[in-house]
Amino acid sequence: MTQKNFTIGVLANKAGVTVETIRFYQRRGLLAVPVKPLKGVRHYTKGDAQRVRFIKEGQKLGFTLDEITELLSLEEDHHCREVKVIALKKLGLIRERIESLRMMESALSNLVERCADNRDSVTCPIIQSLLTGSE
Amino acid sequence: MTQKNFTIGVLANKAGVTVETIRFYQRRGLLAVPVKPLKGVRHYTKGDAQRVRFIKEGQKLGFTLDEITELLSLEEDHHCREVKVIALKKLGLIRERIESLRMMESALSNLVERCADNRDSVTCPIIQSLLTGSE
DNA sequence: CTTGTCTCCGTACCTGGGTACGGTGCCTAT
DNA sequence: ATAGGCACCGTACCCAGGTACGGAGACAAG
Repeated sequence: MTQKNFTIGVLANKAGVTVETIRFYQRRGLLAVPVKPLKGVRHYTKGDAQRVRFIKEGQKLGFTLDEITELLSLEEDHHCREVKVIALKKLGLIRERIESLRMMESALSNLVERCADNRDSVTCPIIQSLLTGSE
Repeated sequence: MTQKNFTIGVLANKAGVTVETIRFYQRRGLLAVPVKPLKGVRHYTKGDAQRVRFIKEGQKLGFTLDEITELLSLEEDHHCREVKVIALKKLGLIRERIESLRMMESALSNLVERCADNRDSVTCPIIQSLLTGSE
């Protein structure tokens, strides 16, 4: 019952990506390349469209394409445990990134505030901080 | 008084980067290439070391190399106002990145929690979410 | 004087996630 | 039957911030 319904362009459109992106996913092994009839073009199914959506949703959650490949391999059957392991690892990374960005945010906003105070502007606090490495 | 004291290897060491990185900065125009004596090797000064530290500190604050180039050009004299403009723009970007990561964090940690509940593990909530695009 | 460790220099390669290009083949409508 | 618009395919290129490589010259120690 794998009815082959639409062309690559339509698939791309349905999934909100470009044809080039579809082809890129195929090269990456994220998406199967359907058999091409000797005369004519390849046809794609709803399953393919769902798979592309899966990829895009995964990206929204912060997964890389490599991780999504792994998740896709766990899609069938209920490998909930393995999926959770990947998700937790990613969650850790995301939290680290947030922490590191928050440090930047705090350091930089401090400096900017001191810039504002610095009406005489003899020396710029930001430049000073970069020169001396001190906050 | 521009005493030329050390070699590129020592400079790299002092700054905590590799020789290749120093050369990369030179190609990028972030760092001047000292004159090479006809016989012998180039020599670097404390000023160069400070400049590399400037670059590294800038990166810690989230600036790109292009932005650091700009900041370096404002280093002399007190262009505090211009520096502040760059810093504020960067601050905005950092805050956006934090916000986007926090959305990921919240979505993903929700899913992971639901994974934990899902003792029967008929269907994995994370996979379900990726398949349907719903939280 | 040789050996080993630098330096110098150009160039290629890496990661991630695509985007762009250019030639050809196929399908459809007029 | 011919023109336009897709599909197909390989390949190159983009961004950032480096890393790696390889041949040749310099220099210090033994």
